[in-house]
Amino acid sequence: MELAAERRTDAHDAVDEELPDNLDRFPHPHLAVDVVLLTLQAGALHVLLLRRANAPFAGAYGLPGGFVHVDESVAGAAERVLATKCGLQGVFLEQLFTFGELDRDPRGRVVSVAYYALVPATALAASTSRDVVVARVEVPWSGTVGGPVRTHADGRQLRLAFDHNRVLGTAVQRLRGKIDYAPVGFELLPAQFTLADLLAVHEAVLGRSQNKDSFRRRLLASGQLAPTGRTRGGAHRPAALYRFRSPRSSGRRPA
Amino acid sequence: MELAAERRTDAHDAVDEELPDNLDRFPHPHLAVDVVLLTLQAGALHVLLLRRANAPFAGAYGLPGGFVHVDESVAGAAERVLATKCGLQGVFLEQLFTFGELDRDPRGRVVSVAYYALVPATALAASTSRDVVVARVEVPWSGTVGGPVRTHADGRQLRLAFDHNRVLGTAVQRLRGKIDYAPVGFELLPAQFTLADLLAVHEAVLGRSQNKDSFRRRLLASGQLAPTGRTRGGAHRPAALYRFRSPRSSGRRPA
DNA sequence: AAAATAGTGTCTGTAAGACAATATAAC
DNA sequence: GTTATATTGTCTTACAGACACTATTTT
Repeated sequence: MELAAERRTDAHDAVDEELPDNLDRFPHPHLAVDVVLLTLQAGALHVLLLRRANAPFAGAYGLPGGFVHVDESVAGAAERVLATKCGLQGVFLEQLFTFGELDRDPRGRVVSVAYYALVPATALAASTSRDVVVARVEVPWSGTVGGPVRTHADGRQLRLAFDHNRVLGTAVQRLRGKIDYAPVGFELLPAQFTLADLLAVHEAVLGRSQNKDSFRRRLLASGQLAPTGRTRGGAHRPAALYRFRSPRSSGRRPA
Repeated sequence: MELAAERRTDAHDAVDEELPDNLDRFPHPHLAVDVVLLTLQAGALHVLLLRRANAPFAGAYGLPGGFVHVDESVAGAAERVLATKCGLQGVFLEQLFTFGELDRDPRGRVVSVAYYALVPATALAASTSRDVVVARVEVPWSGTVGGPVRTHADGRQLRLAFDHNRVLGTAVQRLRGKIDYAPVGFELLPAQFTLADLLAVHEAVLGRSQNKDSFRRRLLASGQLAPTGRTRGGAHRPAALYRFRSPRSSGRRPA
């Protein structure tokens, strides 16, 4: 056993100069992508999960994922998974972390490059099937400490396949760390939104209430918001609707 | 060509339930790790590079790297590369980014999980060989904009193998974004250091001069520094030596 | 004493938190 | 008018930048 491992290892190391076809037969880790698709529903962070039809973890819920083909980039594989399994294109999608522990997949050696996607809740309305669940994410830690999270759907807590709970926890951690200085909150909202909407997003992501006044001042001063001139009437005084001003179109644009 | 790709792809996707040994023979991406080992020399950021003996890019310099074996974790592979090729253990080592473009390795399909390591310059004194160069990193962009960097050794600019320039640029970008809120500056210094030392680290990493007064106040107020009681005499008034106070040993510890 | 660096004290501008006051809609 | 939310204005506090001043060493 030890000897076999040593010999295989040495052979693989010897390919520094070349990777001929026959060396592809040497066992090397399989490579997969997993996508943490986050959205906001009822003021709470939610994640898209798929019910697994096959072993391992058949019947359990897991993140949408798939193997990386030899003729596609890793980012391309993530986009393909998002399109194929979630029916989504052109949404915010960013690399999260690569999970490479030995025992993370009972089928064998599978390293997974995790991505996280952010979409407005409206984008998910169509893609609701029986095996698709959008589960509420409950984060039992504060700040960017990190750690496991809990997922709830239909009133009960879900146990996720593989190390997907850890992947999801890492995604929440990343999002929390990023929302304060990067324009990612907009990705969870429709094109037009009020400041109260955006504040609710930040509060849901960060897990604690935010100061309303300084939030308004900060966002308005940041130049990231462009007023649309329109308002949205709720029960009382209507709030002004804004849209995200992309960095490239910083100037005024035709109405 | 198209048909063959289609068939292989489908076969690989069908392994959702199992990964039997014979399916390992289906071509799947090779997985490697690359380590960006950063240090500080003469007040400038430096990176450890290895002269490549073999093709491709024979004679050029590249980051230390290696393939991930099936019997080790990805992080373990990074540690092995760091130990084997740099003779270093127990240093700061963190995952950086996974580079998965199709054409990044002329030998074939190789996805690389990049790590970055931070070591004090003293740790590299021993491991100086002919094929090892510690090149100065020149960063032509400000802030955390990102982009290509330049590497200089022996007065001339180096051209790096593969996409290693991009990997290095990403490491610098990550370090710049992290040094302001995470205790990583210490990793580039010996155990005991003065506030001027630490300021020099921040200035070298960030590429611009920092305010001395507020830096002192901020660091002293952060609780991350523990005075050693000792001083280090330079040409004139000696400065107090501090050590990094790790979060877990927040209390006083026996002298 | 002069020079050079370490460290302290103080003033100022900026931005966030707190909170009061005003504006605009539905009812 | 009353109510509820949106928006603006003001006061206070915290902290970074700037700079003057003091402290401690070598020469």
